[in-house]
Amino acid sequence: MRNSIQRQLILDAIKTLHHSTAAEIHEYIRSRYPSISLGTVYRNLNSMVEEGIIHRLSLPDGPDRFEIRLRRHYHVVCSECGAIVDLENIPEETLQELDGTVETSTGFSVWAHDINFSGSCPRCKSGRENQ
Amino acid sequence: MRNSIQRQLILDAIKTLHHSTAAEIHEYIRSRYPSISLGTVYRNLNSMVEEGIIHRLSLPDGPDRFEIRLRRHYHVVCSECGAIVDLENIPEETLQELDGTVETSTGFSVWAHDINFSGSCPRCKSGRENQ
DNA sequence: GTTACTGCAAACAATTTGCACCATA
DNA sequence: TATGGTGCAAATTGTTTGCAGTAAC
Repeated sequence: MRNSIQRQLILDAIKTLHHSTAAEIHEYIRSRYPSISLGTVYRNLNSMVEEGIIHRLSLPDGPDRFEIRLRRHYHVVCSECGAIVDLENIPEETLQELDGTVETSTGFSVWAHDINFSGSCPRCKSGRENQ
Repeated sequence: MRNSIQRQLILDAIKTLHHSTAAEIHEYIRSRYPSISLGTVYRNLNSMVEEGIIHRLSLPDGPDRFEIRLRRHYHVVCSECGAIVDLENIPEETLQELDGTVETSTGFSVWAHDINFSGSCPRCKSGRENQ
């Protein structure tokens, strides 16, 4: 695994642009390094996901999004403006309750789960009130 | 909204083939009604989702899957064999705890959430033991 | 008889891949 | 200098759409 210029630029872009798509990352880097190709962006994203450096965010609509993998967290998406907010403070016991229920009721061993919330962000809600 | 033959066949197929993709539904119907087109399957699936009759299951990999909308439930996917199992018995209080945490910590109004578990199903686990 | 729905094919969007060349270790 | 990474373009996959014809109401 080599540390190419492209790989560094991609990692930088992910840190700067939160929850960004491959196309957004590509476009962002192209302003400073025009020769980078979209295929290279995808290849690097896939290997970084496999290495566990970044996290792939698959939301029901639209392309996958990528973010630096810090500690485990979840996301709320505003269904009006598309804003994505990180959730870091869901109680550990609630999460274990979820996995536990699944394991005892199905016999599965649960390795992971993914939770996505959707709703209206404060800004969109107050925007509606002022009309 | 008209009740075409195609629409009825698609609804039948969804009931028979659990968690099926548009392509699977199309293939299934084609054996009895060869002229049905994939475009028609997609159009009907989209309108049925909008009407709330069926539910779209967007899993991180592969095409969307569809199922009859009974009561609210979630899914576990076996990451070895791909089996999908329905989860109907997650405690209501755990689910409200989740939404509540998100609302108080972000100011969002949460309208919906989606939870997907992944792990190993009993069959795949016991298969490993016997080797 | 309207007009919503169909089949078909082309278009589109997101992502992957084959290949010749390049650059990192 | 060996070989993993790159750029490019073509291929794949999943889904949508324009249009002329068909069928449900």
